[in-house]
Amino acid sequence: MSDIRVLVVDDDFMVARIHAGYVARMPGFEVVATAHNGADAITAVAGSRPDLVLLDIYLPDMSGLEVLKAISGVDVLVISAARDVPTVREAMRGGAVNYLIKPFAAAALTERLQQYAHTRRQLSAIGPEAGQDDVDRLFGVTGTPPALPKGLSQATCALVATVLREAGRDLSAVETASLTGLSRVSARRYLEYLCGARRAELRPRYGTAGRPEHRYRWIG
Amino acid sequence: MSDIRVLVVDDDFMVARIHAGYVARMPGFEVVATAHNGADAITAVAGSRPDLVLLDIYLPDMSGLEVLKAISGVDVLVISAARDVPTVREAMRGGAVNYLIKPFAAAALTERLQQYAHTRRQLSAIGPEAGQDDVDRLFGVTGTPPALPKGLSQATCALVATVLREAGRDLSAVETASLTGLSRVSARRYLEYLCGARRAELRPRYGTAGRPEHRYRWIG
DNA sequence: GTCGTAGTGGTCGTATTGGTCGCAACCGGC
DNA sequence: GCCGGTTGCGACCAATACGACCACTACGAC
Repeated sequence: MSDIRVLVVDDDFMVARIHAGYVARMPGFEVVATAHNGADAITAVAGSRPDLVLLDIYLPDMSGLEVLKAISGVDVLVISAARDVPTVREAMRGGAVNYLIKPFAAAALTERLQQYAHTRRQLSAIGPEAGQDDVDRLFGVTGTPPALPKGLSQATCALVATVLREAGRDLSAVETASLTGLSRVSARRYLEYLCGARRAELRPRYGTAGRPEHRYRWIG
Repeated sequence: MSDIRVLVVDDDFMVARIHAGYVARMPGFEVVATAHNGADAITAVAGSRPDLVLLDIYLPDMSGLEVLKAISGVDVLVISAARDVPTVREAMRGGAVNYLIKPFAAAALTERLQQYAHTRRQLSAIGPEAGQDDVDRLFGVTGTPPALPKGLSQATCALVATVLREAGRDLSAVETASLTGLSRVSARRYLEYLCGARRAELRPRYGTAGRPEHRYRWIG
């Protein structure tokens, strides 16, 4: 896959240079332009066709929020010292993929860029038609009990949950497999899901030579 | 707090009515208008000043995505049979708070509306200035665990960190091993990682016969 | 000052499990 | 009746902790 093309926008020449340096050092990313005001940013978006824009809010000629509304077809990561709630909210509404408050650690930017790259890979892996579960993943469903991922069935899930609850103790993947009649792989998948849904917890057991054993316990 | 004002947009009169019915039955929500094409939707946004728009993509006069770009100052929840990836992506970029694929269960809409109400309460509870952690919550940071080096597991890392924090004093590698139940080698690896991540500090202790002892202290 | 000793830091090989990929069987829709 | 999608499984690959060994550093005895 080709590199992710990035446009860096910051009124401070030095800051823009630093941000560009961070991005350039990230494998898989490439800085295609920098801009120091809103008008140049909009021109650069049209000219360089970046995939992602690192956008400052405080610009000499216009607000970064206006730039955000003016451009389309690109993703935007806001990087700004502006931390008032209305600005953050407007950035969200404008479709910013993330928002980083200055000053920030280099690792924070790195992390968000990696997250962006990951989301991008997810997008390209979906296929022609998205399902509701794909969409939910993209929009980051939080708090809501995640719908069963593809490949998991309601009945089997209930079976695994029942066995784990009735056991009254923690079970390993192989034990669960034996008790339910499923294969180890399937049992593990469902146990993993129950963990993600906060209906079970995972605690590794050490002491044996070899890789630690994952033991699952029901926590309804 | 006053109700959340909702504008329902769908070209199909009956569908709009059904959606409006769902919303009206939700406590804390209020339908202030309905629209059946893009132009009416834009007018209604200006006239009724809703907080949230339930927006269809397929409209007779223009695409819902165009409507999304044309309106501002309101949140948008896309409800559409359109499930191709570019459309979903463009909706994300346009700042849609969520995306529901038709047909959907009534519970799915209810869930998303509740999630929206929850996010809204979070927003108003933040105060005048947002911190990075507030922003992360809003953007649904799933907390990408800062990629541990190969050979280290998330669960074990959490275990070691917890033991070290709860100890309230500095611990040696052997003490940590005994308290966590893992071997000295593994304990030391995780302690070393925590030091590198600035979550613990290392101070050698002398006075004992034998090689000086490395003592680790939690510095969250 | 030198050497012995003690006790831990660090590395390497190994064991045993976790996790992934592709396939087969089944099911519902056109 | 065919076909795309879903669900579970077998087999492989990789991960992760342990045991054993060597190395290193301070203290104490002479």
